[in-house]
Amino acid sequence: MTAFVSPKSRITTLFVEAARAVAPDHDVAIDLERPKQASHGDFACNAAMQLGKALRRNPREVAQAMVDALPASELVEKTEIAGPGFINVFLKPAAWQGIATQVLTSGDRFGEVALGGNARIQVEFVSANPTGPLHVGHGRGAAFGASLANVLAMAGYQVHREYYVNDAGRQMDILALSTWLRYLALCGEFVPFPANAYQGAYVGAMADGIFALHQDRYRRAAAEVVADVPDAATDPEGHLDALIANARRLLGADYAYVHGYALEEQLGDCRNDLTEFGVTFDTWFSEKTLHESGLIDKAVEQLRKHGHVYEQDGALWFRSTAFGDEKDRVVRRENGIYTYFAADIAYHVNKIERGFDRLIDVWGADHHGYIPRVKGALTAAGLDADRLTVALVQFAVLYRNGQKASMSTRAGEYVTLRDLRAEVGNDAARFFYVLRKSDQHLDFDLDLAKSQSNDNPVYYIQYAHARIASVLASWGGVESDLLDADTGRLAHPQELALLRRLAEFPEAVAGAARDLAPHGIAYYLKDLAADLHGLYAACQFLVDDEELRLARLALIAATRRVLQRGLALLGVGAPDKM
RNA sequence: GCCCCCGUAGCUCAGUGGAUAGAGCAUCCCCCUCCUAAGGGGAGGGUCACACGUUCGAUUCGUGUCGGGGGCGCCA
Repeated sequence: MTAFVSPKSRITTLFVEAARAVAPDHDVAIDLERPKQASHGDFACNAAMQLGKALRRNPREVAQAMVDALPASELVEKTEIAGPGFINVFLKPAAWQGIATQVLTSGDRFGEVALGGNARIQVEFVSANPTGPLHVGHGRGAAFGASLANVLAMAGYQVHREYYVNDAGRQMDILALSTWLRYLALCGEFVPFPANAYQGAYVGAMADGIFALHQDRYRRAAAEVVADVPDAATDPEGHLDALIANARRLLGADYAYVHGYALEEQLGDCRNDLTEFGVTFDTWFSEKTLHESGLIDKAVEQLRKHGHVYEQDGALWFRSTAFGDEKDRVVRRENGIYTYFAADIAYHVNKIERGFDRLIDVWGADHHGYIPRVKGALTAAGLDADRLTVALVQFAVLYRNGQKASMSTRAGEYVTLRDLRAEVGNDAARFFYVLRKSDQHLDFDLDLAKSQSNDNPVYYIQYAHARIASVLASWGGVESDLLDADTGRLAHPQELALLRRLAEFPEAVAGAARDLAPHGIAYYLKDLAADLHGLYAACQFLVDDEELRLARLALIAATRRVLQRGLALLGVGAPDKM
């Protein structure tokens, strides 16, 4: 099995040699583009115009020199010099015809590119607090991160998918408290439920669960729970913190049970939700372990050793302003508790110490202000902050009947990822989430995602796949019968267009990986499906001429492969029937 | 106030230092005796917000202006 070398990269090699011959002392990047107009050939090279400036010669002269220096190739039909100095290359049909069988023989490797050089790359995504069901905002991060990780793997990286579990913070304590208060009510101990505690029905469900397992083992007197607690109306946050403190004191060692129960339930729910969504992780990394193993102490000590930490107002500060941040940040509060940021520093130091060559953090766009301080902390710790790339994902807004679907996080009244999946299906959800550039706000049209019409790009692409499956089923043969097909018979313009498109798949993968932009795959697949539908309308596949029939079947079988592989990158199914 | 994203066809959005800027929807016209019409072909529709720079060349890069969206905690 030989690696696939696209016509584009083979032609590029020719131009690199030509440029070297014409201008040995100048380095010019040869970047062939596919012209918009068919009359400009298969590829256009603009190197002569760039070299023209460097050599102080007329670009068209340089272009002629390059054409003269171009090594002979059996792929090239002819070249011509056009416009201000473009070199247009016209390929023989044979250059494209071979693609069909190359796709079939390269099996499950077509699309692989060596961009990553087998480097170890970690993609951390979702990482939502396990304090309740995932909502549609998390869904976008999940779909984006999972697709990106798949793309990077195909582009030659060793990919490690990780979820950072915030199991150590105040939010988890609030969840544990919320659960316990609901549980106490079941025991007959009524404590007013704070408005800023977790309101969702899932909290009550967890209380039911604990009560069913342990009856009133964790019951404490309501009067003790609210003892010495500040007024909820005037000091809601203090009220909550005091309730948590009382819960810890009254429950003693049992507090860990309630806390752990809530954590396991919510994390389990989150994991199930994501698994059903086709999103899986290699590691679920616990924040708590950073505290317990002393990694935070160690990381802060590392910063202190380098002189980037100081004390003020009883708190410990990281001098992030020395690294481009707009203000210094607290790492340990007056009360001696590390901030979330301190854990984040330790976490990122740990990631690099685990030996990853590159780190990708997928964050909600609201966290963009954190980039300078996290990168600054890495630099301050003597590490290479350039290994870290933060991919920001903007918010998704749902639209139903042309109206914005409301999302109030406060009252626990938000649309969950599970609701969305149930409403539009996993395939449409995965696809729509990555259809926009990640750094762009996403308007998620629920009606469109649900519609089974040609307005809906998911169905358009899946339909292309189903059509091919249907034709191949009518034919009745097996794919291996097609490996010897004489693809030289593929000369129809629609056939050549589809062949060219197939050859572009590796480039689409490389581009999506380089730009951390899996939406490029979605757009590629739309184009590929359009080419297939165009061919379907123009040509009959199951023709009497056996040679032509096999050639065409080889072409669409190859197309089916690429559709499958592309859809798999996005976590979208490729049904045989629709 | 500071920071981030965006401004491309009526709408939703791709694209990108190159030649005549694309797709889907919407509008109008056409195509099923045939492997799935969930499809295909065609027409109209644009000062790529504006200005000034950089460049052989700018929708793309830079600066500014205007307009839209979002974010700013000893929360996580």
